[in-house]
Amino acid sequence: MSNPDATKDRLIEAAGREFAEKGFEAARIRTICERAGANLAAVNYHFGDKEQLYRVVLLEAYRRRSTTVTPELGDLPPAEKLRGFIRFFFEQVVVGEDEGGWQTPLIMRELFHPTAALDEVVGRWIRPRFELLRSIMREIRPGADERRLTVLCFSVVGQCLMYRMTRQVSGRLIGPENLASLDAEYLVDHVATFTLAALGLGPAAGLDETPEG
Amino acid sequence: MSNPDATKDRLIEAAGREFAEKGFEAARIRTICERAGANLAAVNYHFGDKEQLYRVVLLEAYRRRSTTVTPELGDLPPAEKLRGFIRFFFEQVVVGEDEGGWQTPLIMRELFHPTAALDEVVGRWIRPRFELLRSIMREIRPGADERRLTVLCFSVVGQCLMYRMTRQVSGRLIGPENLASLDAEYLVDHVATFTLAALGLGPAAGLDETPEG
DNA sequence: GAGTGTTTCAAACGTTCGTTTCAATCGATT
DNA sequence: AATCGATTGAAACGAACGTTTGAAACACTC
Repeated sequence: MSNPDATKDRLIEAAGREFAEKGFEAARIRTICERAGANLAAVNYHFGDKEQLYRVVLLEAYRRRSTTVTPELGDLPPAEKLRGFIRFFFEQVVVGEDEGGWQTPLIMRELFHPTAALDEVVGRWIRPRFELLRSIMREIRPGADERRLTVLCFSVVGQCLMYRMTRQVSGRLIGPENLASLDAEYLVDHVATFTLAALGLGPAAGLDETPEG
Repeated sequence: MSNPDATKDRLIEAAGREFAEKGFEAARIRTICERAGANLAAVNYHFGDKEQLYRVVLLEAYRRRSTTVTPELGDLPPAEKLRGFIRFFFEQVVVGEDEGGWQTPLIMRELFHPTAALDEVVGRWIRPRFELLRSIMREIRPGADERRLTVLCFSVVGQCLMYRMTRQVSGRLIGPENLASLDAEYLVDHVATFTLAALGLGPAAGLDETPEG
């Protein structure tokens, strides 16, 4: 039945690379089938048309990059929950490595130039995580209205996504070696410190005092 | 000679909108000529082909948006400089409605799906502004090393770019009407408050206390 | 107002794309 | 070995695209 080397799977793999590289419009079905070692008609036979193939590939990208929908945060104090979420978000979205290397680029492309498939992506993958963050934020700021909660969450997510979306620009801006020196541990700690300080739950950011000093 | 309503100018205007909306591949010359009120052959007559038209449009976008490289910050206190930069950044990059409204979206598109032109873009468009932010941040945190300064700046820029990069996702996430309610004034104030609080230069963010209360 | 270079126009060209077709082939079941 | 649904293959289809064409319309000079 589901041979791992089946044409369908090879098509998804090849399509993922092609869509991630060129986007939906510029991607060529002929290229995809060639790379998958399949016939030109294979896409239409297995998926119907180009758009449905894209939808399957996009959801597959999210499936592979999102094994856990929500992190285990238990009943930690709110500040630690927030720190845990930031670590989770970085691991899953920002620095997580994908098999084949096309899932994250594809997802990022979709977020910035959405297609019709975006609604399902938002509903299945983004909203649950955003609601988790919002609930943590509500715990920290019980008095804030919904609008304030939203922008507080956006400030957290924006800081994190920065390192995904502007990677090419950042490399040219500060030099590739300096960008590479910003490892996940350092970034998670910075974003968490920055955010907790902004919320009045920790010391000011950027003072670089060693805790042991 | 150079009638401001000349076909060539109207083509650049229409092409800017089309390229900004759909990108190079998905943009249609027929749509561009239609919007410009020009004949289908006009693009080839005035620019040669689609790619040369794109180059001209992209350079025109930079030319128009490069009038003000840096905001007037004078010798305000550092916290006010930072607030001024955030306002400037929002006006120029995030909500900046340039004539026709296509220059910034087109540039953003180029930034996240870079071509060979990215190096020049970084040098002329991004680096001067980033260095300004870094100098402000250095004034606030004289003791911080370069790496810390970088991520502090990234936290500011990330919060701002959030509202440009993920606009479509945000609309689906919180509803278009809620997204529309986040006007520039509100966002500038939020990001500035959040950032200054993170740096220990202001009250904690999200408390929503009226300053007069 | 004839002459000349520039710009616009409707129509079509050649290509490429996604998609379809239908016969050939495979694989399991009897 | 025969059967039959599932899959693959070579070829072609229709549509849409960027581009070209050649004549008409225009603007300007003398």
